[in-house]
Amino acid sequence: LVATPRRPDEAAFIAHCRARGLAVTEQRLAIFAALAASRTHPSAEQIFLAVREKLPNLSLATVYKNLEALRAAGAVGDVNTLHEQGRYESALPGTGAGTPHHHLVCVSCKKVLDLQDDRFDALRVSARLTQGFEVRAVRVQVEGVCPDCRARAKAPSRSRKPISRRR
Amino acid sequence: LVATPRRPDEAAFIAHCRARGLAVTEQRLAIFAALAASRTHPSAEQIFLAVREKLPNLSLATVYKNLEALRAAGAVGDVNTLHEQGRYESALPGTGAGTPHHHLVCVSCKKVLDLQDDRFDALRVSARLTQGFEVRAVRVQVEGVCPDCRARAKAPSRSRKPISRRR
DNA sequence: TTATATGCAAACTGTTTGCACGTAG
DNA sequence: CTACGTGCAAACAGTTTGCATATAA
Repeated sequence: LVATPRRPDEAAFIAHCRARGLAVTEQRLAIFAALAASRTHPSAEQIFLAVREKLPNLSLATVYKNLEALRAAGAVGDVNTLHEQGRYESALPGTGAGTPHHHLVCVSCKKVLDLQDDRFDALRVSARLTQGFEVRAVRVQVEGVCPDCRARAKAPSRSRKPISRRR
Repeated sequence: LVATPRRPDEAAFIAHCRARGLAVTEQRLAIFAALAASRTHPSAEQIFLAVREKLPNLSLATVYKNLEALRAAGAVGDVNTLHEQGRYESALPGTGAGTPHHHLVCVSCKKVLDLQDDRFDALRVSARLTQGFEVRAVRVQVEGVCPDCRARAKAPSRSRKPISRRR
């Protein structure tokens, strides 16, 4: 045993980095370890605070850069497809909303359409799986690429923010 | 006919405002009308741009204030429970993620836990309902109140951001 | 007339970027 | 030795707030 990984998944992570040409740094290891150890899908700042206890001069920018690099390399997923801005809908009856319903989200242009599916409305979570939560709603979010974005799919545009770039 | 509402739902909206003690202003009417007319769950800025064509000196702050007031009054819903920050997870096998899974979201403290339910994994969208989308994933998001937040439920705290307020 | 809403500008949070320095490979 | 990563600070995007003015009730 040469490298003696502290966690069983650390070896797999290092291999993944090497395969993608990503350097294996102390910060990168610690950031991924914090993410893999957490069961609560932490935000960048929560990761930053956790890792900084071991690496006190870690920068928050490094956390962001690593999360993006690891996401592009497939080692990290983001839970929160629509986090860049709030999205609203009418909640008054007769205006298309008000009753619980489901959404079709375009992962490219971030547009959100309503989705009506009776089978989804009937979904219930069995009490054994709710981990003590008091359940308020079950929402199904179907992610995909909308017709508009499929049409202009000449330039694949894998970026997370296809809309309104400046500078 | 005295008030002659332009849309059938405008009367219901005015009644809803009156019942909640909200003044009926031109801006409020136009903001709600833009929201009710849109099928794409617009952001605050998209609503602002749409309404500004009719009310050219509308302020973006007014749009935000109205969306919050109408949300508190139950006339508007927000689609995007977790929009305030990105949330991440490991995508490597063996670290608890990697395969598609589902989430339990606390609407109070915004924590996100994994949820394993075979019935959810089996969900498919019938092609007739996808409106031309190329479907990539079906995610079930169960919203509720976590045990921690239920415990400290003395102060009901209906605010959208119970964490870290300053000033 | 009075409570509430509006518009502006400034402040704040979360995120991204440019650049000089440092370190893995 | 060289490409890539790090840390800092500054810039950005989205959102919120204080206050003076305007308007609904």
